[in-house]
Amino acid sequence: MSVAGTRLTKQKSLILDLILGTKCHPTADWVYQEARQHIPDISLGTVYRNLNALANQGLIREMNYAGSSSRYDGDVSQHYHFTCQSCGNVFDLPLEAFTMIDNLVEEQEGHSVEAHRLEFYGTCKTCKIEEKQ
Amino acid sequence: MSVAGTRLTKQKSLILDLILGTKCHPTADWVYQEARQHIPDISLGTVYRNLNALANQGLIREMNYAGSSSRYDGDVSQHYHFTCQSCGNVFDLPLEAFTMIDNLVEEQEGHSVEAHRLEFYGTCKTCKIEEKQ
DNA sequence: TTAGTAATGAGAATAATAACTATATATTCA
DNA sequence: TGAATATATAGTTATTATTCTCATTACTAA
Ligand SMILES: [Mn+2]
Ligand SMILES: [Mn+2]
Ligand SMILES: [Zn+2]
Ligand SMILES: [Zn+2]
Repeated sequence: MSVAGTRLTKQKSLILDLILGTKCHPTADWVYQEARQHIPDISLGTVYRNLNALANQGLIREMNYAGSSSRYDGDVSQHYHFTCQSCGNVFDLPLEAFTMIDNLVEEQEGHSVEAHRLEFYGTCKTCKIEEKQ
Repeated sequence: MSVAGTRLTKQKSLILDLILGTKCHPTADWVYQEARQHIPDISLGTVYRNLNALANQGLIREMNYAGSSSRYDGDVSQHYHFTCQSCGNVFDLPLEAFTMIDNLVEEQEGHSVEAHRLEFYGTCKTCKIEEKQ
């Protein structure tokens, strides 16, 4: 599985497997720490380079945030996320796409909407229970 | 207008006036360049310190983005934004708050939603016209 | 007027990510 | 097969927005 002009190296293949094998929406550094256990001298630059390449190929998805590290997601199907401000975990949300809000903006303002970014913040189910104790 | 333990310096007051006097959602550097024309030796650190202070006081709003500078908004009322990927301008959207989607996440997932972030990207009205020529 | 407090300007520090570079693999095809 | 060529790598340095540090200055209120 390789696009013309690109090679599927053991590093890239490992990085892809790590992303596909977790549901934790990991950061580049998480991927780096895991990858080192299989390829001890892999470099952080290689991790970033391949995460970008994989995202450009559409095999993974990058979620970036101001002030903190990007997270990567092996599930490239459309879905939204909830970030817990207490534990920091990112959870998938099984909501369908709100495409109607794009149309609303196009109709009301006349701009041409290509995408929207929607994410939720708060306290997750688990942290809510812990707070009560 | 000063909160106990804080002083309204000429720097802070100027920065607030600059933010309130524009609709362009400026960056810290834009504020810095404008401010220097009134207080030539104002420092960029002072601009950042005051922008943060004003945002904490709720007098302005900070909008941050991964990979590019934060923008500041003197309009602290609830409203969404559209960013043009062609000219880079940020436009206000007169949409009412989508509070129902917070409830949807709470009901479906059991997390406690404190806020959501929703922004739109695409090509603005003006850039669309220029593209056609 | 003076002691105490808060803010400033200048510059250094930070942190995530990208760019650079010499070396090492992979792929192509003679 | 084995050069010749193309791509990726490890290790390192650079970038960029923002924050931090600290000596100095400006308020504030007794
Ligand atoms: Mn996900
Ligand atoms: Mn606005
Ligand atoms: Zn949590
Ligand atoms: Zn535009």
